[in-house]
Amino acid sequence: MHDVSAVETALHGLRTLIADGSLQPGDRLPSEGVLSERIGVSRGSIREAIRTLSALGVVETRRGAGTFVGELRAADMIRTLALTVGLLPLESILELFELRRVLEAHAASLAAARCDDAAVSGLSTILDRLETSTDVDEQSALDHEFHMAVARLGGNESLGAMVSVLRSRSRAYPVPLTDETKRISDAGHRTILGAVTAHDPVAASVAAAAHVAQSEVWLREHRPAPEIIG
Amino acid sequence: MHDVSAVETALHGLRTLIADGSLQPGDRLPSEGVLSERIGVSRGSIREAIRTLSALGVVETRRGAGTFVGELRAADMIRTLALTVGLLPLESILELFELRRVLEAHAASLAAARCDDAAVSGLSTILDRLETSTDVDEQSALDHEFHMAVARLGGNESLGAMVSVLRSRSRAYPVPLTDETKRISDAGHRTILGAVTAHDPVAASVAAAAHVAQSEVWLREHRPAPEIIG
DNA sequence: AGCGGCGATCTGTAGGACAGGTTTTACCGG
DNA sequence: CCGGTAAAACCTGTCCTACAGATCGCCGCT
Repeated sequence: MHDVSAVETALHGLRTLIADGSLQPGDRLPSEGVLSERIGVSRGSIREAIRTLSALGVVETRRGAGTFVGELRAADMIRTLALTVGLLPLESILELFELRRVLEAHAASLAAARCDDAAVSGLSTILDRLETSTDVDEQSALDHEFHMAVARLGGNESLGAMVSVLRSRSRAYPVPLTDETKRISDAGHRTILGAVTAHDPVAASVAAAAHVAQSEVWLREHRPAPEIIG
Repeated sequence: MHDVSAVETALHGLRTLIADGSLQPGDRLPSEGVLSERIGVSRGSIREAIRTLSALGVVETRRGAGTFVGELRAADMIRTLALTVGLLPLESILELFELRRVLEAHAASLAAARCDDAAVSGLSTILDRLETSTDVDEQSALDHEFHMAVARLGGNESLGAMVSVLRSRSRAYPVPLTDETKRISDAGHRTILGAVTAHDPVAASVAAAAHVAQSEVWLREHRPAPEIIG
Protein backbone atom coordinates (compact mmCIF):
# COMPACT_ATOMS: atom_id res chain seq x y z
CA MET A 1 0.00 0.00 0.00
CA HIS A 2 1.45 3.29 -1.08
CA ASP A 3 0.65 6.13 1.24
CA VAL A 4 -2.45 8.18 0.55
CA SER A 5 -2.08 11.69 -0.77
CA ALA A 6 -3.19 14.70 1.23
CA VAL A 7 -6.08 15.55 -1.08
CA GLU A 8 -7.32 11.99 -0.97
CA THR A 9 -7.17 12.11 2.79
CA ALA A 10 -9.17 15.32 2.80
CA LEU A 11 -11.67 13.90 0.32
CA HIS A 12 -12.14 10.79 2.38
CA GLY A 13 -12.62 12.83 5.51
CA LEU A 14 -15.24 15.06 3.97
CA ARG A 15 -17.02 12.16 2.32
CA THR A 16 -17.18 10.33 5.62
CA LEU A 17 -18.62 13.36 7.39
CA ILE A 18 -21.48 13.36 4.90
CA ALA A 19 -21.90 9.61 4.58
CA ASP A 20 -22.13 8.93 8.30
CA GLY A 21 -24.73 11.62 8.83
CA SER A 22 -22.60 14.10 10.74
CA LEU A 23 -23.41 16.58 8.03
CA GLN A 24 -26.98 16.73 6.74
CA PRO A 25 -28.13 18.35 3.49
CA GLY A 26 -28.01 22.12 3.90
CA ASP A 27 -25.53 22.02 6.76
CA ARG A 28 -22.46 24.18 6.65
CA LEU A 29 -19.11 22.47 6.57
CA PRO A 30 -16.49 23.56 9.08
CA SER A 31 -14.37 26.36 7.66
CA GLU A 32 -11.43 25.48 5.48
CA GLY A 33 -9.09 26.52 8.26
CA VAL A 34 -10.74 24.26 10.80
CA LEU A 35 -10.90 21.34 8.39
CA SER A 36 -7.27 21.89 7.53
CA GLU A 37 -6.30 21.64 11.17
CA ARG A 38 -8.66 18.77 12.01
CA ILE A 39 -7.81 16.54 9.06
CA GLY A 40 -4.15 17.49 9.17
CA VAL A 41 -3.59 18.70 5.64
CA SER A 42 -3.00 22.17 4.28
CA ARG A 43 -5.82 24.49 3.41
CA GLY A 44 -4.95 24.20 -0.27
CA SER A 45 -5.50 20.45 -0.19
CA ILE A 46 -8.79 20.96 1.60
CA ARG A 47 -9.85 23.36 -1.11
CA GLU A 48 -8.98 20.87 -3.83
CA ALA A 49 -11.04 18.20 -2.13
CA ILE A 50 -13.95 20.61 -1.84
CA ARG A 51 -13.56 21.46 -5.53
CA THR A 52 -13.93 17.79 -6.33
CA LEU A 53 -17.12 17.46 -4.32
CA SER A 54 -18.38 20.72 -5.74
CA ALA A 55 -17.81 19.54 -9.30
CA LEU A 56 -19.87 16.46 -8.54
CA GLY A 57 -22.72 18.46 -7.03
CA VAL A 58 -22.25 17.20 -3.49
CA VAL A 59 -21.45 20.56 -1.90
CA GLU A 60 -21.71 24.17 -2.94
CA THR A 61 -19.60 27.08 -1.81
CA ARG A 62 -20.70 30.65 -1.17
CA ARG A 63 -17.90 33.16 -0.91
CA GLY A 64 -17.57 34.68 2.51
CA ALA A 65 -20.27 32.46 3.95
CA GLY A 66 -18.96 28.93 3.76
CA THR A 67 -19.40 25.61 2.04
CA PHE A 68 -22.72 23.79 2.38
CA VAL A 69 -23.81 20.24 1.82
CA GLY A 70 -26.08 20.02 -1.21
CA GLU A 71 -29.53 18.52 -1.22
CA LEU A 72 -28.02 15.18 -2.27
CA ARG A 73 -30.66 14.70 -4.89
CA ALA A 74 -29.89 12.34 -7.72
CA ALA A 75 -31.03 14.86 -10.30
CA ASP A 76 -28.51 17.44 -9.11
CA MET A 77 -25.66 15.00 -9.49
CA ILE A 78 -26.79 13.85 -12.89
CA ARG A 79 -26.89 17.44 -14.03
CA THR A 80 -23.18 17.82 -13.29
CA LEU A 81 -22.59 15.65 -16.33
CA ALA A 82 -23.81 18.43 -18.60
CA LEU A 83 -20.46 20.20 -18.48
CA THR A 84 -18.55 17.13 -19.54
CA VAL A 85 -21.02 15.84 -22.07
CA GLY A 86 -20.35 19.10 -23.88
CA LEU A 87 -16.85 17.84 -24.65
CA LEU A 88 -17.77 14.49 -26.12
CA PRO A 89 -17.02 13.71 -29.76
CA LEU A 90 -19.78 12.80 -32.16
CA GLU A 91 -19.18 9.08 -31.80
CA SER A 92 -19.92 9.23 -28.09
CA ILE A 93 -23.02 11.28 -28.73
CA LEU A 94 -24.32 8.63 -31.09
CA GLU A 95 -23.65 6.04 -28.40
CA LEU A 96 -25.67 8.09 -25.96
CA PHE A 97 -28.57 8.27 -28.37
CA GLU A 98 -29.43 4.75 -27.38
CA LEU A 99 -29.89 5.84 -23.77
CA ARG A 100 -31.80 8.88 -24.91
CA ARG A 101 -34.16 6.84 -27.03
CA VAL A 102 -34.92 4.44 -24.20
CA LEU A 103 -35.31 7.10 -21.54
CA GLU A 104 -37.34 9.54 -23.60
CA ALA A 105 -39.63 6.73 -24.68
CA HIS A 106 -40.17 5.77 -21.07
CA ALA A 107 -40.73 9.35 -20.04
CA ALA A 108 -43.32 9.76 -22.78
CA SER A 109 -45.19 6.69 -21.64
CA LEU A 110 -45.22 8.01 -18.08
CA ALA A 111 -46.43 11.37 -19.33
CA ALA A 112 -49.26 9.69 -21.21
CA ALA A 113 -50.30 7.88 -18.07
CA ARG A 114 -50.16 10.86 -15.77
CA CYS A 115 -50.82 14.06 -17.69
CA ASP A 116 -53.84 16.28 -17.17
CA ASP A 117 -55.62 18.79 -19.40
CA ALA A 118 -53.50 21.71 -18.29
CA ALA A 119 -50.34 19.86 -19.20
CA VAL A 120 -51.69 18.92 -22.60
CA SER A 121 -52.65 22.52 -23.20
CA GLY A 122 -49.16 23.68 -22.26
CA LEU A 123 -47.52 21.19 -24.59
CA SER A 124 -49.82 22.19 -27.40
CA THR A 125 -48.96 25.84 -26.94
CA ILE A 126 -45.27 25.07 -27.23
CA LEU A 127 -45.83 23.19 -30.48
CA ASP A 128 -47.95 26.02 -31.87
CA ARG A 129 -45.12 28.42 -31.29
CA LEU A 130 -42.54 25.96 -32.60
CA GLU A 131 -44.41 25.33 -35.84
CA THR A 132 -44.86 29.01 -36.63
CA SER A 133 -41.37 30.08 -35.61
CA THR A 134 -38.93 31.09 -38.30
CA ASP A 135 -35.90 31.60 -36.09
CA VAL A 136 -33.61 28.58 -35.88
CA ASP A 137 -32.40 29.29 -32.38
CA GLU A 138 -35.95 29.78 -31.17
CA GLN A 139 -36.99 26.54 -32.82
CA SER A 140 -34.18 24.71 -31.07
CA ALA A 141 -35.16 26.23 -27.74
CA LEU A 142 -38.84 25.36 -28.18
CA ASP A 143 -37.99 21.83 -29.29
CA HIS A 144 -35.94 21.41 -26.15
CA GLU A 145 -38.70 22.94 -24.08
CA PHE A 146 -41.28 20.54 -25.46
CA HIS A 147 -39.21 17.45 -24.82
CA MET A 148 -38.23 18.57 -21.35
CA ALA A 149 -41.86 19.30 -20.51
CA VAL A 150 -42.75 15.77 -21.55
CA ALA A 151 -39.88 14.36 -19.52
CA ARG A 152 -40.96 16.35 -16.47
CA LEU A 153 -44.50 15.05 -16.79
CA GLY A 154 -43.10 11.63 -16.07
CA GLY A 155 -42.70 12.80 -12.50
CA ASN A 156 -39.24 11.38 -12.01
CA GLU A 157 -36.76 14.21 -11.54
CA SER A 158 -33.73 12.04 -12.22
CA LEU A 159 -35.25 10.91 -15.46
CA GLY A 160 -35.80 14.51 -16.48
CA ALA A 161 -32.26 15.45 -15.54
CA MET A 162 -30.84 12.55 -17.51
CA VAL A 163 -32.85 13.44 -20.58
CA SER A 164 -31.77 17.05 -20.22
CA VAL A 165 -28.11 16.08 -20.09
CA LEU A 166 -28.39 13.75 -23.04
CA ARG A 167 -30.22 16.35 -25.10
CA SER A 168 -27.88 19.20 -24.19
CA ARG A 169 -25.03 17.87 -26.24
CA SER A 170 -27.05 16.95 -29.28
CA ARG A 171 -27.81 20.60 -29.72
CA ALA A 172 -24.09 21.20 -30.18
CA TYR A 173 -24.16 19.15 -33.37
CA PRO A 174 -26.79 21.04 -35.30
CA VAL A 175 -28.55 19.15 -38.05
CA PRO A 176 -29.41 21.54 -40.89
CA LEU A 177 -33.13 22.18 -40.78
CA THR A 178 -34.64 21.92 -44.21
CA ASP A 179 -38.36 22.25 -44.86
CA GLU A 180 -38.48 18.50 -45.16
CA THR A 181 -36.80 17.73 -41.85
CA LYS A 182 -38.78 20.39 -40.03
CA ARG A 183 -42.03 18.99 -41.40
CA ILE A 184 -41.11 15.50 -40.21
CA SER A 185 -39.97 16.81 -36.86
CA ASP A 186 -43.16 18.78 -36.32
CA ALA A 187 -45.24 15.77 -37.27
CA GLY A 188 -43.31 13.68 -34.77
CA HIS A 189 -44.05 16.15 -32.01
CA ARG A 190 -47.75 16.12 -32.84
CA THR A 191 -47.75 12.34 -32.79
CA ILE A 192 -46.21 12.33 -29.34
CA LEU A 193 -48.64 14.93 -28.09
CA GLY A 194 -51.57 13.00 -29.57
CA ALA A 195 -50.57 9.81 -27.81
CA VAL A 196 -50.02 11.65 -24.54
CA THR A 197 -53.40 13.38 -24.86
CA ALA A 198 -55.07 10.05 -25.53
CA HIS A 199 -53.42 8.63 -22.41
CA ASP A 200 -51.91 5.90 -24.54
CA PRO A 201 -48.53 5.03 -22.98
CA VAL A 202 -47.51 2.52 -25.61
CA ALA A 203 -48.22 4.87 -28.48
CA ALA A 204 -46.45 7.69 -26.70
CA SER A 205 -43.44 5.50 -26.07
CA VAL A 206 -43.24 4.41 -29.67
CA ALA A 207 -43.71 7.95 -30.94
CA ALA A 208 -40.97 9.31 -28.71
CA ALA A 209 -38.58 6.52 -29.62
CA ALA A 210 -39.24 7.09 -33.29
CA HIS A 211 -38.69 10.80 -32.91
CA VAL A 212 -35.34 10.35 -31.18
CA ALA A 213 -34.33 7.69 -33.66
CA GLN A 214 -35.14 10.05 -36.50
CA SER A 215 -32.83 12.65 -34.97
CA GLU A 216 -30.13 10.04 -34.71
CA VAL A 217 -30.52 9.10 -38.35
CA TRP A 218 -30.14 12.71 -39.41
CA LEU A 219 -27.11 13.08 -37.22
CA ARG A 220 -25.49 9.97 -38.71
CA GLU A 221 -26.23 11.18 -42.20
CA HIS A 222 -24.91 14.69 -41.85
CA ARG A 223 -22.23 14.24 -39.20
CA PRO A 224 -21.96 17.97 -38.66
CA ALA A 225 -18.88 19.54 -37.18
CA PRO A 226 -19.20 20.34 -33.50
CA GLU A 227 -20.03 23.79 -32.26
CA ILE A 228 -18.46 24.96 -29.05
CA ILE A 229 -21.07 25.61 -26.43
CA GLY A 230 -20.35 28.08 -23.67
CA MET B 1 -22.64 40.93 -14.94
CA HIS B 2 -20.33 40.35 -12.02
CA ASP B 3 -16.75 39.61 -12.98
CA VAL B 4 -15.70 36.02 -13.41
CA SER B 5 -13.58 34.35 -10.76
CA ALA B 6 -10.06 33.16 -11.46
CA VAL B 7 -10.91 29.49 -11.21
CA GLU B 8 -13.81 29.94 -13.60
CA THR B 9 -11.48 31.70 -15.99
CA ALA B 10 -9.04 28.83 -15.77
CA LEU B 11 -11.82 26.28 -16.19
CA HIS B 12 -13.14 28.05 -19.24
CA GLY B 13 -9.66 28.25 -20.72
CA LEU B 14 -8.99 24.55 -20.25
CA ARG B 15 -12.42 23.58 -21.48
CA THR B 16 -11.93 25.66 -24.60
CA LEU B 17 -8.56 24.07 -25.30
CA ILE B 18 -10.25 20.69 -25.33
CA ALA B 19 -13.47 21.72 -27.02
CA ASP B 20 -11.82 23.44 -29.96
CA GLY B 21 -9.56 20.51 -30.66
CA SER B 22 -6.27 22.07 -29.60
CA LEU B 23 -5.95 19.21 -27.16
CA GLN B 24 -6.89 15.73 -28.33
CA PRO B 25 -7.60 12.73 -26.11
CA GLY B 26 -4.34 11.50 -24.63
CA ASP B 27 -2.52 14.78 -25.15
CA ARG B 28 -0.61 16.31 -22.29
CA LEU B 29 -1.81 19.65 -21.03
CA PRO B 30 0.74 22.45 -20.69
CA SER B 31 2.31 22.39 -17.24
CA GLU B 32 0.54 24.15 -14.42
CA GLY B 33 3.19 26.84 -14.44
CA VAL B 34 2.75 27.54 -18.14
CA LEU B 35 -1.04 27.51 -17.89
CA SER B 36 -0.83 29.82 -14.91
CA GLU B 37 1.19 32.32 -16.90
CA ARG B 38 -0.79 31.94 -20.12
CA ILE B 39 -4.26 32.22 -18.64
CA GLY B 40 -3.17 34.79 -16.12
CA VAL B 41 -4.25 33.19 -12.87
CA SER B 42 -2.24 31.69 -10.04
CA ARG B 43 -1.09 28.12 -10.10
CA GLY B 44 -3.44 27.30 -7.25
CA SER B 45 -6.43 28.38 -9.31
CA ILE B 46 -5.20 26.32 -12.24
CA ARG B 47 -4.94 23.33 -9.97
CA GLU B 48 -8.49 23.80 -8.72
CA ALA B 49 -9.77 23.98 -12.28
CA ILE B 50 -7.88 20.81 -13.13
CA ARG B 51 -9.36 19.15 -10.04
CA THR B 52 -12.80 19.97 -11.34
CA LEU B 53 -12.12 18.44 -14.74
CA SER B 54 -10.44 15.49 -13.07
CA ALA B 55 -13.45 14.85 -10.87
CA LEU B 56 -15.62 14.78 -13.96
CA GLY B 57 -13.35 12.37 -15.77
CA VAL B 58 -12.21 14.82 -18.44
CA VAL B 59 -8.52 14.80 -17.55
CA GLU B 60 -6.26 12.69 -15.40
CA THR B 61 -3.09 13.69 -13.63
CA ARG B 62 0.08 11.68 -13.13
CA ARG B 63 2.47 13.01 -10.57
CA GLY B 64 5.73 14.20 -12.01
CA ALA B 65 4.58 13.53 -15.55
CA GLY B 66 1.73 15.94 -16.19
CA THR B 67 -1.99 16.15 -16.76
CA PHE B 68 -3.49 14.38 -19.75
CA VAL B 69 -6.76 14.69 -21.60
CA GLY B 70 -8.89 11.62 -21.01
CA GLU B 71 -10.37 9.45 -23.69
CA LEU B 72 -13.54 11.58 -23.59
CA ARG B 73 -15.72 8.51 -23.62
CA ALA B 74 -19.22 8.86 -22.31
CA ALA B 75 -18.85 5.79 -20.13
CA ASP B 76 -15.87 7.27 -18.28
CA MET B 77 -17.82 10.36 -17.41
CA ILE B 78 -20.87 8.46 -16.33
CA ARG B 79 -18.69 6.40 -14.03
CA THR B 80 -17.65 9.53 -12.14
CA LEU B 81 -21.16 9.53 -10.71
CA ALA B 82 -20.38 6.42 -8.70
CA LEU B 83 -18.62 8.44 -6.00
CA THR B 84 -21.56 10.73 -5.50
CA VAL B 85 -24.31 8.17 -5.85
CA GLY B 86 -22.73 6.57 -2.81
CA LEU B 87 -23.91 9.53 -0.76
CA LEU B 88 -27.55 9.51 -1.79
CA PRO B 89 -30.30 8.82 0.73
CA LEU B 90 -32.69 5.93 0.30
CA GLU B 91 -35.39 8.10 -1.24
CA SER B 92 -33.09 9.09 -4.09
CA ILE B 93 -32.10 5.50 -4.61
CA LEU B 94 -35.72 4.51 -4.98
CA GLU B 95 -36.15 7.29 -7.50
CA LEU B 96 -33.20 5.91 -9.46
CA PHE B 97 -34.75 2.45 -9.49
CA GLU B 98 -37.03 3.64 -12.24
CA LEU B 99 -34.04 4.43 -14.43
CA ARG B 100 -32.43 1.17 -13.47
CA ARG B 101 -35.49 -0.81 -14.38
CA VAL B 102 -35.79 0.79 -17.79
CA LEU B 103 -32.11 0.59 -18.62
CA GLU B 104 -31.54 -2.94 -17.37
CA ALA B 105 -34.60 -4.10 -19.26
CA HIS B 106 -33.25 -2.54 -22.41
CA ALA B 107 -29.81 -3.98 -21.85
CA ALA B 108 -31.32 -7.42 -21.38
CA SER B 109 -33.23 -7.17 -24.63
CA LEU B 110 -30.06 -6.17 -26.44
CA ALA B 111 -28.21 -9.03 -24.84
CA ALA B 112 -30.87 -11.44 -26.02
CA ALA B 113 -30.54 -10.15 -29.54
CA ARG B 114 -26.78 -10.22 -29.68
CA CYS B 115 -25.40 -12.89 -27.37
CA ASP B 116 -23.53 -15.98 -28.53
CA ASP B 117 -23.00 -19.41 -26.99
CA ALA B 118 -19.85 -18.43 -25.16
CA ALA B 119 -21.62 -15.54 -23.48
CA VAL B 120 -24.52 -17.75 -22.43
CA SER B 121 -22.06 -20.24 -21.02
CA GLY B 122 -20.32 -17.52 -19.05
CA LEU B 123 -23.57 -16.23 -17.62
CA SER B 124 -24.64 -19.73 -16.67
CA THR B 125 -21.37 -20.34 -14.84
CA ILE B 126 -21.89 -17.20 -12.79
CA LEU B 127 -25.37 -18.33 -11.80
CA ASP B 128 -24.10 -21.77 -10.88
CA ARG B 129 -21.63 -20.25 -8.48
CA LEU B 130 -24.18 -17.78 -7.18
CA GLU B 131 -26.76 -20.44 -6.40
CA THR B 132 -24.34 -22.63 -4.51
CA SER B 133 -22.60 -19.83 -2.63
CA THR B 134 -23.24 -19.49 1.07
CA ASP B 135 -21.29 -16.31 1.62
CA VAL B 136 -23.41 -13.17 1.51
CA ASP B 137 -20.64 -10.92 0.22
CA GLU B 138 -19.79 -13.41 -2.49
CA GLN B 139 -23.44 -13.65 -3.46
CA SER B 140 -23.64 -9.90 -3.75
CA ALA B 141 -20.52 -9.82 -5.89
CA LEU B 142 -21.75 -12.60 -8.17
CA ASP B 143 -25.16 -10.98 -8.49
CA HIS B 144 -23.46 -7.79 -9.55
CA GLU B 145 -21.22 -9.69 -11.91
CA PHE B 146 -24.15 -11.38 -13.60
CA HIS B 147 -26.09 -8.19 -14.16
CA MET B 148 -23.05 -6.33 -15.39
CA ALA B 149 -22.24 -9.14 -17.79
CA VAL B 150 -25.74 -8.88 -19.20
CA ALA B 151 -25.45 -5.11 -19.47
CA ARG B 152 -22.13 -5.42 -21.25
CA LEU B 153 -23.60 -7.86 -23.73
CA GLY B 154 -25.81 -5.04 -24.90
CA GLY B 155 -22.73 -3.64 -26.54
CA ASN B 156 -23.28 -0.08 -25.43
CA GLU B 157 -20.56 0.94 -23.03
CA SER B 158 -22.46 3.95 -21.72
CA LEU B 159 -25.43 1.78 -20.95
CA GLY B 160 -23.21 -0.59 -19.00
CA ALA B 161 -21.61 2.26 -17.10
CA MET B 162 -24.99 3.71 -16.23
CA VAL B 163 -26.29 0.40 -14.97
CA SER B 164 -23.12 -0.06 -12.95
CA VAL B 165 -23.52 3.31 -11.30
CA LEU B 166 -27.16 2.74 -10.52
CA ARG B 167 -26.46 -0.69 -9.09
CA SER B 168 -23.45 0.40 -7.03
CA ARG B 169 -25.52 2.30 -4.54
CA SER B 170 -28.21 -0.27 -4.12
CA ARG B 171 -25.61 -2.55 -2.67
CA ALA B 172 -25.12 -0.05 0.12
CA TYR B 173 -28.67 -0.69 1.30
CA PRO B 174 -28.55 -4.41 1.85
CA VAL B 175 -31.84 -6.26 1.80
CA PRO B 176 -31.71 -9.18 4.24
CA LEU B 177 -31.39 -12.34 2.21
CA THR B 178 -33.78 -14.96 3.48
CA ASP B 179 -34.17 -18.37 1.85
CA GLU B 180 -37.37 -17.07 0.32
CA THR B 181 -35.87 -13.96 -1.23
CA LYS B 182 -32.81 -15.80 -2.46
CA ARG B 183 -34.99 -18.43 -4.11
CA ILE B 184 -37.01 -15.75 -5.89
CA SER B 185 -33.87 -13.89 -6.86
CA ASP B 186 -32.21 -17.01 -8.26
CA ALA B 187 -35.33 -17.85 -10.21
CA GLY B 188 -35.36 -14.34 -11.64
CA HIS B 189 -31.79 -14.73 -12.82
CA ARG B 190 -32.59 -18.02 -14.51
CA THR B 191 -35.59 -16.47 -16.21
CA ILE B 192 -33.41 -13.69 -17.60
CA LEU B 193 -30.77 -16.16 -18.73
CA GLY B 194 -33.40 -18.34 -20.35
CA ALA B 195 -34.82 -15.46 -22.34
CA VAL B 196 -31.35 -14.34 -23.38
CA THR B 197 -30.42 -17.84 -24.40
CA ALA B 198 -33.61 -18.14 -26.45
CA HIS B 199 -32.75 -14.86 -28.17
CA ASP B 200 -36.09 -13.50 -27.06
CA PRO B 201 -35.60 -9.76 -26.47
CA VAL B 202 -39.09 -9.08 -25.23
CA ALA B 203 -39.01 -11.88 -22.69
CA ALA B 204 -35.55 -10.82 -21.56
CA SER B 205 -36.68 -7.25 -21.16
CA VAL B 206 -39.71 -8.25 -19.13
CA ALA B 207 -37.69 -10.64 -16.97
CA ALA B 208 -35.05 -8.02 -16.23
CA ALA B 209 -37.64 -5.38 -15.43
CA ALA B 210 -39.42 -7.77 -13.11
CA HIS B 211 -36.19 -8.68 -11.38
CA VAL B 212 -35.27 -5.06 -10.75
CA ALA B 213 -38.80 -4.25 -9.66
CA GLN B 214 -38.67 -7.12 -7.20
CA SER B 215 -35.52 -5.67 -5.68
CA GLU B 216 -37.23 -2.33 -5.41
CA VAL B 217 -40.19 -3.86 -3.63
CA TRP B 218 -37.91 -5.51 -1.09
CA LEU B 219 -36.06 -2.28 -0.57
CA ARG B 220 -39.30 -0.36 -0.01
CA GLU B 221 -40.48 -2.99 2.46
CA HIS B 222 -37.37 -3.22 4.55
CA ARG B 223 -35.93 0.28 4.16
CA PRO B 224 -32.59 -0.78 5.61
CA ALA B 225 -30.22 1.71 7.13
CA PRO B 226 -27.41 2.75 4.85
CA GLU B 227 -23.97 1.23 5.06
CA ILE B 228 -21.00 3.43 4.36
CA ILE B 229 -19.13 2.25 1.34
CA GLY B 230 -15.46 3.03 0.99
C1' DA C 1 -37.21 47.41 20.10
C1' DG C 2 -35.18 48.64 15.86
C1' DC C 3 -31.30 49.79 13.29
C1' DG C 4 -26.75 50.84 11.70
C1' DG C 5 -22.08 50.10 11.76
C1' DC C 6 -18.04 47.71 12.81
C1' DG C 7 -15.38 43.77 13.71
C1' DA C 8 -14.81 38.77 13.25
C1' DT C 9 -14.98 35.13 10.09
C1' DC C 10 -14.81 32.93 5.76
C1' DT C 11 -13.75 32.11 0.97
C1' DG C 12 -10.87 33.66 -3.21
C1' DT C 13 -6.46 34.48 -4.98
C1' DA C 14 -1.55 35.18 -5.38
C1' DG C 15 3.18 33.95 -4.69
C1' DG C 16 7.05 31.44 -2.81
C1' DA C 17 9.33 27.36 -1.33
C1' DC C 18 10.49 22.62 -1.25
C1' DA C 19 9.73 17.43 -1.57
C1' DG C 20 9.25 13.65 -4.48
C1' DG C 21 8.24 11.88 -8.72
C1' DT C 22 9.19 11.48 -14.20
C1' DT C 23 11.31 12.56 -18.48
C1' DT C 24 15.01 14.18 -21.05
C1' DT C 25 19.72 14.99 -21.76
C1' DA C 26 24.44 14.43 -21.59
C1' DC C 27 28.26 11.87 -20.65
C1' DC C 28 31.15 7.86 -20.49
C1' DG C 29 32.64 3.19 -21.28
C1' DG C 30 32.58 -0.54 -24.46
C1' DC D 1 28.44 3.80 -33.09
C1' DC D 2 25.76 1.94 -29.39
C1' DG D 3 24.12 1.23 -24.68
C1' DG D 4 23.65 2.40 -20.23
C1' DT D 5 23.89 5.32 -16.42
C1' DA D 6 23.89 9.44 -13.86
C1' DA D 7 22.68 14.06 -13.67
C1' DA D 8 19.83 17.82 -14.88
C1' DA D 9 15.52 19.75 -16.12
C1' DC D 10 10.85 19.49 -15.44
C1' DC D 11 6.41 18.46 -13.33
C1' DT D 12 3.02 17.62 -9.82
C1' DG D 13 2.03 17.52 -4.66
C1' DT D 14 2.05 19.97 -0.54
C1' DC D 15 2.53 23.58 2.81
C1' DC D 16 2.98 28.39 4.25
C1' DT D 17 2.04 33.29 4.32
C1' DA D 18 -0.47 37.23 3.06
C1' DC D 19 -4.19 39.91 1.70
C1' DA D 20 -8.62 41.21 -0.81
C1' DG D 21 -13.50 40.86 -0.86
C1' DA D 22 -17.78 39.04 0.77
C1' DT D 23 -20.76 37.76 4.54
C1' DC D 24 -22.40 37.31 9.16
C1' DG D 25 -23.13 38.54 13.85
C1' DC D 26 -22.65 41.26 17.77
C1' DC D 27 -22.93 45.52 20.20
C1' DG D 28 -24.11 49.97 21.02
C1' DC D 29 -26.82 53.88 19.77
C1' DT D 30 -31.15 56.01 18.95
